[in-house]
Amino acid sequence: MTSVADVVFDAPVDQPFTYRVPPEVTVRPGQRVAAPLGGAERVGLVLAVRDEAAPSARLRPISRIVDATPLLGSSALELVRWIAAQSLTSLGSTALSLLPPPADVAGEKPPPGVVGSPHSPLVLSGSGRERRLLELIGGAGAALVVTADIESAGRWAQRLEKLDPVARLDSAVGDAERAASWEALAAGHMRLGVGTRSALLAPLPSGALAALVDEHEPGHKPPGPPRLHSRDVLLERGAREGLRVVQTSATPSVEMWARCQSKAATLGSLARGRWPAITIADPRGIARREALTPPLARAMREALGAGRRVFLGVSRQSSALGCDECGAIVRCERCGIAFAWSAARRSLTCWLCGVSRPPMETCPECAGRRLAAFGWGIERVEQSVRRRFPSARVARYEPDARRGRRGDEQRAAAVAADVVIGTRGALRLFGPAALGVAGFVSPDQLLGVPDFRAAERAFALFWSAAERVHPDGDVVIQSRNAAHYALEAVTRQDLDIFYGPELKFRAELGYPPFRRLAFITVRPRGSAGDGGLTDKIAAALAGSAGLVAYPAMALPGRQGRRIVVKGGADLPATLAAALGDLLGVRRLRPGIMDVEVDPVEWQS
DNA sequence: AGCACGCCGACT
DNA sequence: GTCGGCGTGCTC
Repeated sequence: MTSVADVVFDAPVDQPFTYRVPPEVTVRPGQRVAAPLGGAERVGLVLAVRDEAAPSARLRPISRIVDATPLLGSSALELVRWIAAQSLTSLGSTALSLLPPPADVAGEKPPPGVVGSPHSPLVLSGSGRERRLLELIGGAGAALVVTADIESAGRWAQRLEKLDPVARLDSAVGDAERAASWEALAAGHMRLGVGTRSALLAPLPSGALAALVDEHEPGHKPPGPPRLHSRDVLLERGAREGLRVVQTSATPSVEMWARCQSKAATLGSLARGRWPAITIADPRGIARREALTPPLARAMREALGAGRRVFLGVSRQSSALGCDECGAIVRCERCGIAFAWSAARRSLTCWLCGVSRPPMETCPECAGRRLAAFGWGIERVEQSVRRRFPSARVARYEPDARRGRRGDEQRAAAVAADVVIGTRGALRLFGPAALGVAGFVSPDQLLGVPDFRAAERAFALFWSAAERVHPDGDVVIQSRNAAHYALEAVTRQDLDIFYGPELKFRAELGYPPFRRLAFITVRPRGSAGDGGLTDKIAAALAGSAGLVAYPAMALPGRQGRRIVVKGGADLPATLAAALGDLLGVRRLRPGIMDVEVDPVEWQS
């Protein structure tokens, strides 16, 4: 009898590779090992250990143990299988992306076992939601807090330190500390863990609390494996392991709100906090070179005079067509989302169904004759503000666009400024009630982004800004769409006003959470085209009953072509079945196929 | 994914 | 005659 181990690697291959286990070592499922693969030594994860009577002679031995003990128990391994299947990503890539980087430390104890009775997931919204979460953690046996970014993980680590020592599981700490954190949780030496999505599988005793902070943040589904939203991983894990799942969000995702409505989760609405005055100012009629309406300029002047700070929200470049008279945004009739406007080609294109058409002569809503592209870029806004407030310290801040040293300089300037002009990420600079004024210069651009989540994102942004404005301060939204439910909901501080109509829109046009989407992107591998791969995929999808595949459309630059697929709750399985062996990357030489299930950001 | 092998075009 | 393009298939 020879002991052999099945090992998976970070590679797009689903089959495990089998290695001989040297007699002097013991390995177990869920443990990482190093082994020779394709001429190099690579780190893989042991899935199974078996005894084989007559092992193949070409089996090579495992070269080294990486984790002293398994990091994943059998329930965690099952969960990883589920994540891989849901995201159509190989088991190895998924698993290895969910483990802390290997570090040279030894441990002693195995991870905990399985299952308890599932609580209904709790969504905390409203004022004081974070304090409430803190209380719940205080009363829990053990807790894991997953945040959308490292900064937020740091803040939560600080807060939790007041309760008990905290195991930090994200990349803000060194690899050795991360590994030690994982172990301390597994051994029960620590009861509190904090991290970003790399902490999703950190060992927890059953009955522990698993929290997701700011559930609506796109940071919970960044590009790359594990290609699944942290919310969905935690909900599934909670159900499997009997964890108490708690999420906080000022503005929960429409998906999560729908779960609460269907009683699959509980909405723990807390008190409404004090709310600033919200003004919707119609920007029509102000001069073309003027970014600020009189109400916004007045609010700014007062705030600056009182020594309070101002945030001006601008949007990154967008390209939609709007009516200068009634404010309507030109939308695809079939898909209900804004057409992308290309001035160069003078054409309107729908990113979902791919239909393309020349611009209409008159507004479909009011028959007005003034259809124009939106446009208040960040530079023009800055010039306009400097002209108007020459003595104010004005800074631009686009944290999403710039990383590194330039980003740090920009940030330092923004922290010291009286007026910060920036995109959504810049709001992170300000704590609750820290602002005198938040102004949105041209948010109709946001509402006009060609994405079915445009309204949800704009709503979350306005709400988040309002929470950061002092109750005696002002939020001014310069919009021609005063009647839009997202604006009304913020103005009246009433979430229902937003989610009701939004769910209706999603249901009518078949968007999540009622239907699921996937993107299949095909990038040409070499200089030539994709060798008909896109057509093959389209043909394979066309035959599947449960799927609707839209015609492939060209992406900008050299990014290839994309097919948007709509399906039901079982989309991952249906899609996998329809694609069949096209998923096995081997045969599709000429192009690189990339499948993204439940996309959150439709660019990139 | 990496990597090696392998078969066709322009060069010291 | 070789160097090197990237199309093809494999890695325990």
